[in-house]
Amino acid sequence: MNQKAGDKDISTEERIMEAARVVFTRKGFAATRTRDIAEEAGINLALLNYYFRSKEKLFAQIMQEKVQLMFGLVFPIVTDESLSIEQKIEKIANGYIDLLLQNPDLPIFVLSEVRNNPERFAQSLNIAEVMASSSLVKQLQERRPDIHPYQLMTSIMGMLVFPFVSKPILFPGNDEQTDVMFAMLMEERKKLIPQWIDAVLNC
Amino acid sequence: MNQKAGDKDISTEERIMEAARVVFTRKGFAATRTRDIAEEAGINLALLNYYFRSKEKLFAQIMQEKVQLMFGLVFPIVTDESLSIEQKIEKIANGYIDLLLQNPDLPIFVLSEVRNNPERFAQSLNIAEVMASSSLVKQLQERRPDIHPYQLMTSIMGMLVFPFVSKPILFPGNDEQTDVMFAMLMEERKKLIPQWIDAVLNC
DNA sequence: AATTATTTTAATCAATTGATTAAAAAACTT
DNA sequence: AAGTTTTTTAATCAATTGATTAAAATAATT
Repeated sequence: MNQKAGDKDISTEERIMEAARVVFTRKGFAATRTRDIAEEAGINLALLNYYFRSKEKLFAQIMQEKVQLMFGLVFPIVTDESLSIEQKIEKIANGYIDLLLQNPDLPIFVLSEVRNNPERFAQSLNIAEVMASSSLVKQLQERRPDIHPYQLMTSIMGMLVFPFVSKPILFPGNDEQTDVMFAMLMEERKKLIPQWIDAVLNC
Repeated sequence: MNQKAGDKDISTEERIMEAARVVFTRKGFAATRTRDIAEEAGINLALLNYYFRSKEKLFAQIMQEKVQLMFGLVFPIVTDESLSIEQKIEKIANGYIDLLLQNPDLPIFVLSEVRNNPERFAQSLNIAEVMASSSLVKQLQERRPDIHPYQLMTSIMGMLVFPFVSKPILFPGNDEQTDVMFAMLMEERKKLIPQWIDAVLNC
């Protein structure tokens, strides 16, 4: 064993990672100072560079995790040939809302960091291609050839993501009550979005 | 007259403002250096502080403009008692998509800056209140009392905004062709969103 | 217990960055 | 034209920030 410092038996490296997750996702890369992370982790600043070499390298790891978290959910669902369109949408809505309730500032973080550094993620994320050959697109093509898959997908994703990215504006409170109210609306939304997309697909 | 420097007859102050608009909206407050703005404006760095006192003060002006741009459009429409729900939604969709086509990174900018500094905009933007007493909410209450106004509004706004915030990911190209394709999809979307919301309201 | 390797710390560096200052340049007033 | 005010510039400051270093503390190995 190799347990010297601090509380618990989590490694120093993992404490830094966890602190970096918190600070980076809350403030973004540019506004985050390595000293913020060190303080949040309760470690000496030099340790951060000892374990991760640089702010950029540490950020790259966190970013990879977050991108995976953000997009890892949809791919298996849209490519699952055993599910109907309706089933896919229901699974995406449920999975995404649960995910976002636990990681409210995940979308704003990922979207704004990608915008700030588009070339960095240009090749790694060609979602468009994966999407184009997915089972969902084939099913939609058969059922509603007049609807462009992009229009449907961005509508579903927009309906899912927007309440979370706009929460600081539309739900400015930080108290317990505000969060409970918000969570209830999101639970209702799990059912609402599949219903509404059904209405769209049958109109 | 007072025209000394540079090209055209726009004032130095306005050149700095315009440069600040460009750089702040593209990179966000934290990642923007005052030297970036000075260079973009083609002026000496000291001039920025001469005219605007500080980076924060300059940013506050730009931010106010952008918030106004982002939300100024919806209020007159949702409170207009002479319009039906359908007409309101059509106006919002048309107006917003045109606005966002001309200001693609407006939403990510506003949303991420508000998140980075929520307390700053807490009181100035209580959209929830204005919304609650709007004509749109009354009409919805009458027509579909089972639909919570928040659910409908976030869905519409999400469908409008998401293509733009996700453009760096879903439309990674920066070439002319990519932008034309994107613009065409957005033009189609102007009609699509009202149709789809109609389907929802009648389901 | 002595030695070696690993982890942690305090101190510091060099570069960046927002801001200021004093002087020069330009515009305006008389 | 002379004097005054406004605008612009070059140089510089002080604080911040990412990163390094050398030494200390701890853990592992023999």
